[in-house]
Amino acid sequence: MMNLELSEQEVFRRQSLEELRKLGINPYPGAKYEVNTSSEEILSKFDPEKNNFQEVSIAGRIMSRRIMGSASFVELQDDKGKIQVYFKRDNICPNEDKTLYNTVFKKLLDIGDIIGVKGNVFVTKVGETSINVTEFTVLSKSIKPLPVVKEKDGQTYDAFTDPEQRYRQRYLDLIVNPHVKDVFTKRTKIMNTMREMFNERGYLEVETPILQPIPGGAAARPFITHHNALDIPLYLRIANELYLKRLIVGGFDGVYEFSKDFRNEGMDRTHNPEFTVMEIYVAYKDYNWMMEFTEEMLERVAMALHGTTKVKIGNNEIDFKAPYRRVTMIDAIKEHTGIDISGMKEEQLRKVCKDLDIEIDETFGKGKIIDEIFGEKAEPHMIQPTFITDYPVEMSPLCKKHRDNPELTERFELMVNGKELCNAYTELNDPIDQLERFQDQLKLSEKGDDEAMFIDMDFVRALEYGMPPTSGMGIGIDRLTMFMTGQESIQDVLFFPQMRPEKKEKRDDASAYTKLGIPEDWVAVIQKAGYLTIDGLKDVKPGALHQKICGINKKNKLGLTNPSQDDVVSWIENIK
RNA sequence: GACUCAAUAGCUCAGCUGGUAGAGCACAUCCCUUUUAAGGAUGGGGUCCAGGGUUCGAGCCCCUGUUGGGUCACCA
Repeated sequence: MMNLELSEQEVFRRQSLEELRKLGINPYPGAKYEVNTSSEEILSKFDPEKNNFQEVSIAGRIMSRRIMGSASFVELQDDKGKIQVYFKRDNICPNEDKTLYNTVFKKLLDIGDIIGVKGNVFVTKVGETSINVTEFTVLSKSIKPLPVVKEKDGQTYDAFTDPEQRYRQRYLDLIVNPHVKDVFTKRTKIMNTMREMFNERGYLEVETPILQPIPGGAAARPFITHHNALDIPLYLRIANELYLKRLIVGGFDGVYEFSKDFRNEGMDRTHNPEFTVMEIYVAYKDYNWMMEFTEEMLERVAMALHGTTKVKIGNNEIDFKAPYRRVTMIDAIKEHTGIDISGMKEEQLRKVCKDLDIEIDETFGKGKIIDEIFGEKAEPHMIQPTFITDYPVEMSPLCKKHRDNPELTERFELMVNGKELCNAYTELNDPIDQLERFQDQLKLSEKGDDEAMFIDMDFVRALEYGMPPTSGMGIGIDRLTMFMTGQESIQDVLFFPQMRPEKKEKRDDASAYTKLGIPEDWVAVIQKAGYLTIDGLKDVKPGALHQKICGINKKNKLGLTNPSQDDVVSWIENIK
């Protein structure tokens, strides 16, 4: 029986599937298919003079078809791009039997199917490099129609643009929107370039726990889960800082990790609950060294990606060429507000906020207030890469105090296009200071700051054994990818951004219907009529239901024997 | 979380003051020894997001909800 849930096109495709099988063609063959080149290689290297590529074999997805009698053109898309493929009836079927062309190719194949073709490369009358097919193989039949995107000379018509569908069904997005693939290959290239640089210097790539008993290293709300065997709560990591520094204590001179971190906070176009961060720690260095290291790293990434240090983000052209401007936080605030906050007490700072019309909260400590002023007044102006240095001590509990001013810390953030990209410290390695800073965090927490850090006593203990002077840096990979590829939304640099689950409609099993005396064949019809549950059927007028389902039977040519009106009355009676 | 916009055919979208649901592509059938968004002709395809309300009558107006987008808040 016809499946009433399927669209007409899906039904046709399932029929084609059966037809293929009847002709002895397996629509999902198991054998490997040998490929000896790619669309990209053919298009870039084919030369009619040389007459090369005369025995090619490639595989890919059919993206469009133009069938004209005994000759047809197909666009085949492989991993690297698209190439036109020419099917000529008498080449495919040199003998009397024309089934392979007339039936298999013309009728049973569709846009979206994956096939392999063998043939020779030539240039058509219109000048397009194409493959003249002598043999083709069905590799996978597609039974759901793809969104059809047409393009001509780089212009796209009827693009597949609905963000919801693009993110939920990323595979479709990747198939029909080629530029999407590009963003993700660049993302990988960014990480590979960084890895290369770190490995060249002998730093070790490591892995640290994602499930942590104490979520440390950052101020953020964690996800919480539970371990059954230990019967303890575990947190998904919000940062890997404290574990990596333990490894420096343990004697590694340089360690780094590309890690997924998780924060149970809001979602928007720059925040996803899970995101990727790279953190690196190098012994015997300070934050001045780390600034140079960061400059070199970003310059190298930009060059690897674009062959230049200049990158366009929105309307701004950002130049990642080193060196970057360095401004202390106090100077940055002075620069953009005219107010010198150095040495101010909390009360004075609160007044500054009032004067500048910056909203702050009772629970805010001094550090957080300064951060608010900076974030509100200075940060948005930092378009070209700028190191903001020397943050107030209250907002950097893991960072060493500034060598010249104990109110400040040796910390920098790199701002790009008005956003924070990197965060780095001369790491705090004084265990007694570290414990005091944790205790200050606890006070903030008691004051109502729900992002204040937890105390990790084992980390303090590690420091007590002695950690070499160390500098550490963290960089958001998603954000970096956004900058480097010109994407404005984090969802465009994550393959599978977090989405609310699709709502599934509740529907009763067929058995629930048959219990009422409804023949099994009619269950699908009743559900098609909109009554997915028995409960929904309870108050239906039998006459209306009878008419509706007989109508569906007729319209879809199901060939079922219609029930009598009395039958329908009894079904509904039976519910009660 | 607040405000706001959107949801109509497989896809992209139209739909007038509220009066029988449309186009292009895709799909099907037929014709065609044929080339670039695209050969021609004909045809099928709809729970207008869901549920209520107003109305003689709702894709359209009102309310509630769902999902998504945008802006803002929150997010070192």
